[in-house]
Amino acid sequence: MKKKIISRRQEQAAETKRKLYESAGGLFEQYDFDSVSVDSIVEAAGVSKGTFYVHFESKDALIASFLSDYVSSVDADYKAHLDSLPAGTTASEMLLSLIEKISDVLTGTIGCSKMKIVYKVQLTGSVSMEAVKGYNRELYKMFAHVLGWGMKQGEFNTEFSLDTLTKHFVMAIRGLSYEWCIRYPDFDLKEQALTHFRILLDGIREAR
Amino acid sequence: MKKKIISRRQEQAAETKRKLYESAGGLFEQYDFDSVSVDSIVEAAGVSKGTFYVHFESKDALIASFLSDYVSSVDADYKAHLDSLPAGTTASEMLLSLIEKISDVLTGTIGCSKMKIVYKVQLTGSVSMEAVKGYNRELYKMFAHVLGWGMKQGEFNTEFSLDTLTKHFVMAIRGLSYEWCIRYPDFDLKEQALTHFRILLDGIREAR
Amino acid sequence: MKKKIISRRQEQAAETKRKLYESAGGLFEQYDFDSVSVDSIVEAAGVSKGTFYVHFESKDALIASFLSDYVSSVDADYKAHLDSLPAGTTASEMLLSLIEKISDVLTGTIGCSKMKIVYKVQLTGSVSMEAVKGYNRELYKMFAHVLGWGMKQGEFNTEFSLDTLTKHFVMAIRGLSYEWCIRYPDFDLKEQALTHFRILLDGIREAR
Amino acid sequence: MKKKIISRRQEQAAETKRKLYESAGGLFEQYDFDSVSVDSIVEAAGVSKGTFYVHFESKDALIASFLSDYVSSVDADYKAHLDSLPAGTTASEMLLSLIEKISDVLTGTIGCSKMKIVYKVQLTGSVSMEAVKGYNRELYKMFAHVLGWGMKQGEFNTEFSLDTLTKHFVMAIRGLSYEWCIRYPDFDLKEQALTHFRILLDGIREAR
DNA sequence: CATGAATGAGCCTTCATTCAT
DNA sequence: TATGAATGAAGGCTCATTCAT
Repeated sequence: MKKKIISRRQEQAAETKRKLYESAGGLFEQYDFDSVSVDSIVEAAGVSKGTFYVHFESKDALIASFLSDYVSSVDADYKAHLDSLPAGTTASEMLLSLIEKISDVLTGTIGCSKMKIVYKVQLTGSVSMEAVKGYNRELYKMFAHVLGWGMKQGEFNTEFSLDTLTKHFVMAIRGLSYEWCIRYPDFDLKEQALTHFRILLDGIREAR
Repeated sequence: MKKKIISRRQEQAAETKRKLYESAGGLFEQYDFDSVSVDSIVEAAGVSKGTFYVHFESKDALIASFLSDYVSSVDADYKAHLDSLPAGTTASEMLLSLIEKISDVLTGTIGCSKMKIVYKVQLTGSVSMEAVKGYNRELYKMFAHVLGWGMKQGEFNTEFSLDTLTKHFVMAIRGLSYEWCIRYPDFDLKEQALTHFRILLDGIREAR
Repeated sequence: MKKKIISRRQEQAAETKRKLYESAGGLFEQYDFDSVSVDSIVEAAGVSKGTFYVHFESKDALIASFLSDYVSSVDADYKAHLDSLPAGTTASEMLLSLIEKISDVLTGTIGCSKMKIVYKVQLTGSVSMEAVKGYNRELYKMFAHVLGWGMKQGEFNTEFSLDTLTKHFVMAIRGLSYEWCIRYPDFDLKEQALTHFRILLDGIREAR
Repeated sequence: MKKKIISRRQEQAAETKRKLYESAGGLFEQYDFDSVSVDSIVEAAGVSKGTFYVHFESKDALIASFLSDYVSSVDADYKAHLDSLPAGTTASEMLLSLIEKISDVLTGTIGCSKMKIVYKVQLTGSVSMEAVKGYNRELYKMFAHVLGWGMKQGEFNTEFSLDTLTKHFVMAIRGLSYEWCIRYPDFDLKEQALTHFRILLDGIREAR
């Protein structure tokens, strides 16, 4: 019986933490990190200010947790897309399809403002962003996998190593989405990204 | 005689403004805009708070002025370098040399932190940054000039228009330097940039 | 038990708010609104600056609340006095007694400086002062009641309407207390007010 | 020759002082004293900030000088009006005519906002306002003169002394114009003032 | 006389964080 | 766990005044 009470309390606590987390997420969609105050978060969550500090060590800790989760879910989405492509798809086609998918997710689901947050936090460095920029991020693995497969197939032929290529391709995506952020809404991410990657792929494709 | 007196006072005033300007610059190198308070600027400059508002309408006005000036001087530097290249240099060589120069300037003169400022302000949008991202920026003209010349010479052959290529090449630089910013100091900008542009150039070069 | 704890905390909070409120009142007695800073209020109250903003939305909000409360309490006081007069009192006597009471309250309870605040805020208009000058203020109703009764009794006989008389009598009080404010302490409000109203009443009394 | 130069400088100095004075006056018409900064005054006058302190000891000194001058000119205007009334005018008629004149001047020439300034400064007490409220102000003398003459003529008959009556009549004007200030523009000063003084005069007029 | 750069105390407000309950 | 009152440093900015020129 005592256990039950405790576990019910734990449930409630988790629920409270979830509410805070989601309220924060909602606000982060609209405003940048500095502009979202702890006050506004707790008000949106309908809890008191003290409660916030019961569940999160600090505002920055919440932000870090928030962003890491985000990246994971997004990468899972990308991976599912890649896995769904039919057999017989060439490496180039896979990459372009992935680019298209990424563009769609960035444009449609995540949105420009959220991405701005990510880029800004990376620049500020106030919060660890390994989940986003770390080379062990799932996104790198996906690119490495497809590029490596394309090289083995003889579809790609280049003087550069697989590791080098992977890093540069992900960097190119980053460059494109950064450009999209600062030019929004006067920048068609998908169109520009496809063009950009066609240039890159032209550079590594085996001469016909 | 009266003129001399006036000009000496004006000199002093200009000196004060310069001190504020440079102190701000120094702080902006280390911290982001929001974190640099007017208080810290005036302390670093060794003047009173009121003096700040004698010389600058607001903190934002200082920032805008600061960044615009910066871009202009940097572009002039790039242009001088380009003009100094010997006759007989191919378009590819010119571009790679320009990339090298840009990398050197970013790494040596500007520094990572200052670049972070630029990228962040662009994301925040609180201050007009047309001087940096506007397509009429001198940097775009330089790239367009060299690329156009390469195309006329038959050195480059591609399905894409000059305008398209120019925009994508500058975008690639932005992507690279952004990457450098967030990976600093674990990222050799020059090496990575040269590699990246070799890939890009391979994509547009006339088949041998 | 939980209720008790909560109520003790709430009591403490109310106490703090009261302290702020009263400290502000004390300062407003001596200096004008603009001159009383939030800093001085919190210092007088012995709390921190942040605490002020826990209890009041802004400085202006405090002022408005302060003045409205004041008028209500004062009018209730006047009304109680009027109701306490013995039956058989003539309308003229009632009015003079009310004047006397008002003079006593202004002189003894409210004080010159607080009244200065009221007059000044009305002039500045930064805060709504309908509670003070609105014709639906209780004070007007009291005068209208007594004057109307006097007219019905045949004690007063005048070419002017009840509404006109009421407004002018209240205006006369305002004029007197304004004079008192600016001449303080060289102005005996009660004496002057009684004299003034005797003149006014002579003007509307039925010729004997 | 030297004298001439000096006198020309003095002229220039007087001119500068006048410019400051008038610029301040223009601003005081629109905004209240606290809101008019020395900066705005010197800008309007087209001189430097330092120059202000050459001609005025402080901002408050300017205000005091400004208001005193104003009162004098206004009182001269009233006196001229009184002197222009035809022989055979009764004391009551003279007073009502003076009231009418005063109302016209306040409404048309001075304006509500300027009067607000006067009332506020008196309440604040930061600047000596003897010129306005002092019993030796010309306005008191005018009223005393007419009332005294009316009493001598037997037109007025009252238990109160001339001095008492004078003070109360001026006080009534003050009350009326204060009311006008705070109710502006929903208050017809002239109409209300005439009504008010008819009541007062009814109170002291000899029973017919 | 005139200048205007420099001053610095003061203004109102925000906000992440702490802690007694 | 949850509360919310209390904190106080920090924020950007204003402004009357001084003083060297």
